[in-house]
Amino acid sequence: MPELPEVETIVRGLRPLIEGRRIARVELAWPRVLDPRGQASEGIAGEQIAEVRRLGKFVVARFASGSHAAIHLRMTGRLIVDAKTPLPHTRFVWRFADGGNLVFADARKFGRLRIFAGDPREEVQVGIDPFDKRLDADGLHALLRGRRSAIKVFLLDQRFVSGIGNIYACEALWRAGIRPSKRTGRLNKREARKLLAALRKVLTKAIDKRGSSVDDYVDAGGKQGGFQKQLAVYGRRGLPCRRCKARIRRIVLAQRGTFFCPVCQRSSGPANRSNRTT
DNA sequence: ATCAGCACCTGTTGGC
DNA sequence: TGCCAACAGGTGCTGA
Repeated sequence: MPELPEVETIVRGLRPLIEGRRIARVELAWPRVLDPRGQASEGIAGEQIAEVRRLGKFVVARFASGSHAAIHLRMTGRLIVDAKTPLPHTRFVWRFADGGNLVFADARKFGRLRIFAGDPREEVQVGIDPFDKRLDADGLHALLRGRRSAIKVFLLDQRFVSGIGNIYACEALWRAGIRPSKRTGRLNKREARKLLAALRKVLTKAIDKRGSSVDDYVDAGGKQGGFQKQLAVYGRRGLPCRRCKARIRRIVLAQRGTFFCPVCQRSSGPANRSNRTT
């Protein structure tokens, strides 16, 4: 499932392939892919792609006219450039004036295309990027303060810090030695600093490996990522912790599988320490 | 305001 | 071996 490192890898792959190209028309193979909060897809026919960038987990294309398209891949979305044959699960296609194409294929139909004229930051409403230099330990600590949800749930909420999903939330908390169930507001300044450093470290390493291919993630060139081999806790229930050999446990927080080491991540959560390891 | 819980989806997995 | 219910999960929405 694409999170920040996967989307970053996709964007880096897309830039040299589609920047500068002109869209002749848009085909909606599955019309509900178009986010109804945005504009009609016909509006970008004739547009030239000026720039592609990442905003949280969104792939954002800016057109020469100044309007934008934001694509969210959700769980299984893929963007493939210049597909030679029709791809299974195709939801929309941008036909370029030069005869090429950009195909969005998405088995589970969760991904969306949104077209809009305004400022992308205001349109997609994502919080600060983990790599934004304006975010420091004090700033993160201020965001944490007063919140009662589990820290893992906070990390998944895109309105605060953007781009982190289930895999990297688990991995960063393991690196920081913080239990996923710990109440957000209970993290002290030192833990906030460790968490921010852990987030940046794990996201950087994952980008270096071109992301994690856990489900069916592939980059713009159709290649898999390599970071899944280095995951410390995600998907490793019952396997030995890479640091202390204790068995990795799995709990459910906010309906999502959550993996942690009961020894390395001791910092107490809300009094109940007896979460089931299903 | 904040948060928990469900709906959206379908390919894959696990249990019988 | 084969069938089918349960599961996976990011986000938007609803209701408490």
